[in-house]
Amino acid sequence: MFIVLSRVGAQVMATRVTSEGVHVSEHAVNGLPRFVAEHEPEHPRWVWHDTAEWYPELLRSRVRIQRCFDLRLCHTILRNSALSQSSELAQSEAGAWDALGSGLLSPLEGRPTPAHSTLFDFEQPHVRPAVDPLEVLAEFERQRVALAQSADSSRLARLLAAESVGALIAAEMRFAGLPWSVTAHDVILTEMLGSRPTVEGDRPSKLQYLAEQIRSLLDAPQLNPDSPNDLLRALNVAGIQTSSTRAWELKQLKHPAIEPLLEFKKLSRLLAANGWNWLDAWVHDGRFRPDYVPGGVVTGRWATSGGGALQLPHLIRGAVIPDSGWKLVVADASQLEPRILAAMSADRGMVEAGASGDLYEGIVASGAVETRAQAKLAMLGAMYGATTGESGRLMPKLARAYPRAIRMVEDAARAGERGEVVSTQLGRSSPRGADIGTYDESLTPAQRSAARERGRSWGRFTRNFIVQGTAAEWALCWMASIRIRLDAFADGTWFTDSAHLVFFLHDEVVIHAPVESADAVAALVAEAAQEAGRLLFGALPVTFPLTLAVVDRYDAAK
DNA sequence: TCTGAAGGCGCC
DNA sequence: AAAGGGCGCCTTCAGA
Repeated sequence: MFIVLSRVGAQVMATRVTSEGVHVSEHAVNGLPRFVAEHEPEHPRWVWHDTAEWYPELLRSRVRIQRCFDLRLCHTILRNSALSQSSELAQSEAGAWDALGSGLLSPLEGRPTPAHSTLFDFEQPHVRPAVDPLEVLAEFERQRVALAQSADSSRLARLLAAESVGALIAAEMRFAGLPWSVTAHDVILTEMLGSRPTVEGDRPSKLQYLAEQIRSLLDAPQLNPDSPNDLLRALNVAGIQTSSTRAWELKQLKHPAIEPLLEFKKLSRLLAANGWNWLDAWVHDGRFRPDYVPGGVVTGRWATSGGGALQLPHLIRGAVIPDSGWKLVVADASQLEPRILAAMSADRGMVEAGASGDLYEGIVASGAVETRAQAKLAMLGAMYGATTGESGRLMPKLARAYPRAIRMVEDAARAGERGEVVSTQLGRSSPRGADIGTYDESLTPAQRSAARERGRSWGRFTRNFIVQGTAAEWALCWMASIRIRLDAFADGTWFTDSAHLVFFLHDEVVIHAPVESADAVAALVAEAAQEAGRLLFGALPVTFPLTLAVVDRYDAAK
């Protein structure tokens, strides 16, 4: 059973729809949280236009749901998927739901969505777009039909369910927040940079000292080391041959100024990206609440908006500290993408190589390459499309040992070069490439060469798309399975009062768990990883080992 | 004074 | 250590 929610102004409407699309009843809802709480025990699938617009209000009222159908996210998948290409939904002109998917417009009205606030604020009045009930029901019906008529509705249905539960998890993780110690963060910053300057814009003492040292060693008293132009000029004037100021290039050079310069760059980056200003803006009441954007990447990976949550430097992870009496359970899927490739291509040899626990050692044991480092390099090259260097040279060895796996990524690359669409295991398809490889006699040799390079570049994208996208699907299934298992564990208590997900990073999760439940949670996370494998790849005997740690600081894991 | 591109670098 | 894929966000800087 589905319950479709929509609203005009402040009035919420609820429509019951059967799985055959029959509208059973419709009525006005007064008091949304109470209504949802009353009907949740039936475990309907709640249908709404955008989880981020509906669910936070419910969570603030301590109402949680098990299942939803996020029309905005599912619309994007169904319109692009090769499996649902023939549907009316995919064939029709782009409309309001597409603008909504791109984040540009609110649905059905053509006005901009309210900007996300930069600070998490429970009191902030929420501006909501009106969502016409008929439009929401019509879109749900189009999606239902597109799914039913698709070339493989069971795979696609699984993807839509996973994408939707991901949206619930994103809202719940933001609500719960990542436990963050302002004190510990300040200690890290002060040790590395010196104490916080009292005047905004001044450099902390250690950074200031390094800047002076660099100016003196380069004999450039006015130099601003934060300015690439300025710095490049000063380096060249000092006789240092370099065409850029990138750290890895500077590392090749020999000059007394290089070492303090590299240190300056590291610390300057820390200050700018995760210094005291970041702490003021993003950590409140002992929690970091990033704004996750499910489906924010074309491959299906999540993005975040503000706070840079997916780029948390290892340097400051020591500030992630559980509440007193709680632990962090940190789990990271080992060698996820190579294992995904092995499974999706059903390459028995590569699956077998991963069975022992270290896929790269397994590749060495098979005799394909000589060292673990070579195995890793070769696999990265296969998934990213390396053509040069050691990685490129190792590829043929890999192709001989694992023909099915390598053929799969090569085929995806060739398809992309021809401008064709490729798809993940559950049916998320790549965007169509713009005029790939189309060049005629009128082009100059330089233009043809540029066109070929664009084609190859798009091929590297589609090559990686199938692996990265399927890994993202695995991660969604993993988290969904963790969430269900944690619920069983919570036994009816509010989810933040027992073990709950607080962070997600592509192939890694962090769970905030009471001390006494931490070990059981770790076990459940490992079971969920195997279930995710079954959800994607059925009976194929592929394993997804985890690196698991129960810790008192995030940086103590690994 | 604002805006967008470029250079650079953090994460997977 | 990068290369080869995907991102977000900082500062600087040129142009409107």
